Amino acid sequence: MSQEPGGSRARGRGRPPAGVREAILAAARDLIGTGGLAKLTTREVARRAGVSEASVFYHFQDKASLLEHVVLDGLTPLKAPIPGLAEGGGEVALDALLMHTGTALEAFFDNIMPVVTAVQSDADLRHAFAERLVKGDLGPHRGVLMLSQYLEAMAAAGEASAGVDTRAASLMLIGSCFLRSWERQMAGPERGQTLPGLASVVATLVQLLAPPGQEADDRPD
Amino acid sequence: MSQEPGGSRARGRGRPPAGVREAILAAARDLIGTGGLAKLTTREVARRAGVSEASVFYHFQDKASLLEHVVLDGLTPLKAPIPGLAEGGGEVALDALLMHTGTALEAFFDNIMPVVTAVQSDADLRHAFAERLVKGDLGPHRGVLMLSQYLEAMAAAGEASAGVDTRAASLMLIGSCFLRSWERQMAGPERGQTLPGLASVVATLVQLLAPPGQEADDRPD
DNA sequence: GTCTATATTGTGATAGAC
DNA sequence: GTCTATCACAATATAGAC
Repeated sequence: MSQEPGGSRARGRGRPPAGVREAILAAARDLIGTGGLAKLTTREVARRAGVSEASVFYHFQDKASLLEHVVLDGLTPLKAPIPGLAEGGGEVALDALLMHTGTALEAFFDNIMPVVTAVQSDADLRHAFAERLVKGDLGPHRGVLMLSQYLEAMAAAGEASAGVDTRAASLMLIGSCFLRSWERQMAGPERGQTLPGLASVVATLVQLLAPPGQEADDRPD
Repeated sequence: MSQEPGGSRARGRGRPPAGVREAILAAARDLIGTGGLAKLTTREVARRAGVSEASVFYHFQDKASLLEHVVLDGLTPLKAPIPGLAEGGGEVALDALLMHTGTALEAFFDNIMPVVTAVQSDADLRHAFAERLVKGDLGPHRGVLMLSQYLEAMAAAGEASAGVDTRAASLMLIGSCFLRSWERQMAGPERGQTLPGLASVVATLVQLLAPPGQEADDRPD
């Protein structure tokens, strides 16, 4: 295979060729975050990265390729938002689990939201993105599945009510976080949130999921 | 006042000057829906509307103005998704209310999602859009407020549990619908949904909101 | 690998006839 | 009000020196 431009072999002297490629990617991601795809020109990317425009086209085949890398790089994180969530052990309390998950979800959404929304403004890009989403088995349904499996485990362990649709409950949490994150991205950081807080959502979900008779303050008999 | 371009006075013969302006708007909205902002060029808009490019600039000051009109036109609907939701009467069953609301919400989101996402790819446009969102007091918090007020009324009437945070519950329903609609827009109509269905969300919310002892099949005593 | 030109195309926008 | 023709410019992308 041919040597990659930003390969591991360091040059002998002078400032290493270093992260030119990464600087370009960072500049592009930055531009998307602030101005959206409309402001993403190869000129501006080059200027922000401190390189010439030709360098951009040296490191990436074309603008579409650059975009693709930005998008796919910005998509990777969030495999297991909860430490130990993949395992079956139910060591953490229900409300703590939900709060932790919700916080991680919102941070994750805040991270990818600029890229995710930017992708929508180009049909080709959206197709590639959606393709990657299903092939890599990413996408929100993944989170729904993970969280619901964990909730199922807790229900089996008696730490959560067994009669609740855990997939629906997971969707409700994830959807709430997504919408809250979307509102932040939409309104900008200066304007305050107008939606109910994450804590109230979590509390309500706990109410729904709590095992009967464990948390009820007015239990019968 | 000067005569409007697409005024009511019909021309003598041939196809009426008719909705040239509206044809342009429709073409623009259509383009945004399919290809995103990236594919929205004044050329393509003119071609699809069956007019010349100059006509576009006759009816709209510039491209930004055209976009603004498209966006703001595409924002208006959904005042009260539920017939009689603004009133206080609790005539409809809880699950029917939620299902009706959820369906209306998803239809609404499906409608505006293309425009909403397109807006994100241009910073200026996003600012104008956000401004309009807060000034007109639109935005998701509006839906949260309406729905939660209705739920409060039902709780007061004894048709729903009183100990539930109705704003949080509303956010959960709206967030779920929003995310489901987003997934549809993302994946395209050809790919099936991978998220839990609306019905399961509604059923779970009913479980949460149902007044104690009314729907429980294993009630104590 | 990075640069300074430059080629080439597409875009928003205007002028002026009808 | 709508058209044809055209402008000025910005964007992507390439050539060739270093």
